[in-house]
Amino acid sequence: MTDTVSKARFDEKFEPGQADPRWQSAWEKARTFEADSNSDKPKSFVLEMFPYPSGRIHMGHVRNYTMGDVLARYKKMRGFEVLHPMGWDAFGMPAENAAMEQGVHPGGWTRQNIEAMKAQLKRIGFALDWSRELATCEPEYYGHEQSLFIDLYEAGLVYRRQATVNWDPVDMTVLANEQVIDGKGWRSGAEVEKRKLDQWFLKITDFADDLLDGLGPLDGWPDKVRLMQENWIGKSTGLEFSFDVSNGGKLPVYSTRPDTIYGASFVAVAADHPIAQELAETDPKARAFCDDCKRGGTTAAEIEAGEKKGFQTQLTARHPFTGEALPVFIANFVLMDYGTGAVMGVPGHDQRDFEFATKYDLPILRVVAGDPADADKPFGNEAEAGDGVIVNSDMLNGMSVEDAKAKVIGRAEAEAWGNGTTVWRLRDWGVSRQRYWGTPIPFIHCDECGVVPVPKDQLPVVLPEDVDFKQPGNPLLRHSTWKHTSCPKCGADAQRETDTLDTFVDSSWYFLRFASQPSDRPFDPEEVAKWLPVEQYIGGIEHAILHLLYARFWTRALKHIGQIDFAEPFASLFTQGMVTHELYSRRDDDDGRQTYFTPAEVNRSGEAATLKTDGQPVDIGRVVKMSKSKKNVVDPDAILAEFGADSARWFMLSDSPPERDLPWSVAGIEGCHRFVQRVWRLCGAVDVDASGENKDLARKTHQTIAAVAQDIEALSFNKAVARLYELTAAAEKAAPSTSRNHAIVTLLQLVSPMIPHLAEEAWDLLAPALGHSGLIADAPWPAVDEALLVEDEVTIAIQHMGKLRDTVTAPKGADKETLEALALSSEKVQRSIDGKEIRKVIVVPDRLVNIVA
RNA sequence: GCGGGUGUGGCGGAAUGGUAGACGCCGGGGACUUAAAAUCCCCUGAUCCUAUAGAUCGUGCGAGUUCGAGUCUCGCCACCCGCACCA
Repeated sequence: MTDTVSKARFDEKFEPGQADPRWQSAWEKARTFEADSNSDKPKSFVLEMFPYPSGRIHMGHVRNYTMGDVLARYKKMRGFEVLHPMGWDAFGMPAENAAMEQGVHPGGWTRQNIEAMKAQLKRIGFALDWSRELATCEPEYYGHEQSLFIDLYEAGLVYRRQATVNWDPVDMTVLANEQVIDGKGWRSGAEVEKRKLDQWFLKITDFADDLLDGLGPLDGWPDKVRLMQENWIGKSTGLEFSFDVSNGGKLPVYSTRPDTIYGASFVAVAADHPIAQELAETDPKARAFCDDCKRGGTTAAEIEAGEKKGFQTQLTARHPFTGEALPVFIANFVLMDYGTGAVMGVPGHDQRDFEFATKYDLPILRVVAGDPADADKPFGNEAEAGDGVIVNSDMLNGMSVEDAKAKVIGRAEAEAWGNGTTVWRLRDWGVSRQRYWGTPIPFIHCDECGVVPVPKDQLPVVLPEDVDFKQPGNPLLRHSTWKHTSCPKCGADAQRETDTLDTFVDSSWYFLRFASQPSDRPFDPEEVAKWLPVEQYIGGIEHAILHLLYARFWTRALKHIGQIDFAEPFASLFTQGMVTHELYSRRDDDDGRQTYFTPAEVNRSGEAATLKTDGQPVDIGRVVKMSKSKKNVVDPDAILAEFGADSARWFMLSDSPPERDLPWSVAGIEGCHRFVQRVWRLCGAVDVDASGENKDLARKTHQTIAAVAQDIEALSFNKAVARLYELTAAAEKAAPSTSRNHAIVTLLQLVSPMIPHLAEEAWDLLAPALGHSGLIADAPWPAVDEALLVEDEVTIAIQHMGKLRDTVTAPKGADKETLEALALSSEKVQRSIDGKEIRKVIVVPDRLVNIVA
């Protein structure tokens, strides 16, 4: 190093407190990360799921955005024009909760949070294009959403119908599922009722087939997510037919297992099925049962996990084949929303039916067996839902499940008492929310004209600012003037819709708005065509179904009405794991309750942990997802202040594979900080006077360039990190040479997407000595010398009966005979063979020799 | 309950069916120092052992396929995520 000033700087510690803001403002000033729509480079749209502005960035965000950031910076180095934007999923319940609890306005609270979180994100040095920032709670965003909603309405994809909500009779308000705890309202503690309201729906079921078919080609998505969506859409083919009921009526049922029709021993209908409702009017007991079913939450999990209960009516249904009279029940586990709201109960081959039949002592018949000889085999403790051969079923005996299904459907159709039909588990998307802090649904209710869309030139329908949350219920509903308006059609007095849209609507098109933000329309189709689809989308696995399915639907719906020309918004998807931390707690002696402590309140050393305030031990619990309620959270700001952005970023990428959980630890971040300083010191070892080459180090350097590129493209950051540690160690150990200088500056380029502040600082200091200029963020990815990737020698494992006995080195590409001879000449191997007859020798070139003896 | 996933040293993890434990953390030993911090070097799966050598066991549990299984197949167990008004 000829420049002694720079050399001296590397002898001092790297100071993130000074370097981080310096380079952050350098990037901002140079507009380094602003995407240029007019660029002729190939484009790359890297997107992480935008955050809800809860107030503070948490470690999960840091992890999510660091991954996207590394990819975005890497893509830029590889010559792509990168779009990497950020916005705010800014509508939602927490703002209303804050309003109720702290008396602040949801808007003020949200906007303040956005400012605070934006500042936090900037301190981490993310390569974001802030010029495209958006917040869904601003009329400049949701006004366009209203316009799109009206477009979908006019295309016939929006409709209204009655649907059930959780109603809190004390707070007089609709509750979200998470606000219902053990069937009671979270604030009032009152028993929650199911109540029907007129609500808005989107016809996602129109696209069920297309959403399903679209999954196949989405090979950039994890198989598990595609499978989850497939199961969620839940296409099934089965038989719909009607039972003749003893009261002279018909009862349509749907079954996915018509092959088991001979095993039917009862029929069950949902509590809100017309038959049940009719009965409830005359029979007080039936009514009591139906009312009982209305209590408790509306979630599928509660209904299906709960006890199977039924009420036996006096009705019977005639079996279409045997003519037997089957009892008709009202049952709490039958869903009105699926199929016809009525099922034939086959206890032997459906677990829910099995539990129900056991409870009500109904016959459990075997109609499927593993083997025809097992036709009379008794059942164990559960139903047998698997494959097998049909038994005890007259004309179906001996058939496979598949064939029997076809035969029953064929016969039903031929005899005209039933039809083979396709049924979907997917239901239409209910988007009505009886809340203030959301996008107002842009419709007007007129006594004369009915439901009328707000004319587009009157959009946006803006939320009123003057609302209070002192009373329960929807502030829009009781606002003195807001909802009163006139009908756009006839001019008569009319009322605004007071429901707002589900926030999943906001997140179903924000990626389009990032491409361009015209004020007169939701997006510019040309810009959207240029940037979309998103090359890489990154977010939590918890969004595997709802958000991702809704966004896929919305994109299809916009294509359907001709506004865009593609159906899939996200070419590749990556679902990252959570950030976890161990729990610190004490059990309270008096009431046995657990009191939790934050990691900041605890001194952690070795196996023990003590509370800072009293020095007494606390219990160390399991490692679980960071959550406010368990207090096992670490504040990113505190970490940035102590270690700087680069150490935090490096930690997020190290060790744990990105799709798995990442356990936070102080020791871990300290280790990362040491590495950052190590790279800094190593940069001081650049010596422009050095001469001579080091082939091993040069090979290692080029192998690392290739491997790290591969790892980043696969988002295997932990593997890239391991490679970079190896190159660092190799460069440290090597004597000065031109190869070493090259190794160090290459290392700097390779780590620059991960620890960009240090990389810029060192790059800048090395500039006079090495002759480069500009920002490292603008520098290209180093070139690989392919010739240097190949090793001359390889280590061959020698096994006897599959067990390792020795290793030898051999020239790469040695032939089988050479390797076999080499293996047999090994003393250790001979000792192991011990004179036994060699029956076979397996040789895997450049790998191993296995002697079977 | 249904659907999806995960399981490898003290810890996080690596490993196209081919040398299990790369890399990092923790821990132990040493160097440097008046001392400490920082830094550097060495060791670090378990058991046995005649101990620089060698042997056996070992990837949640139980079977199986294979010359060879962390990896493939079947059956279990534990934990995590989602279940339509949390985002």
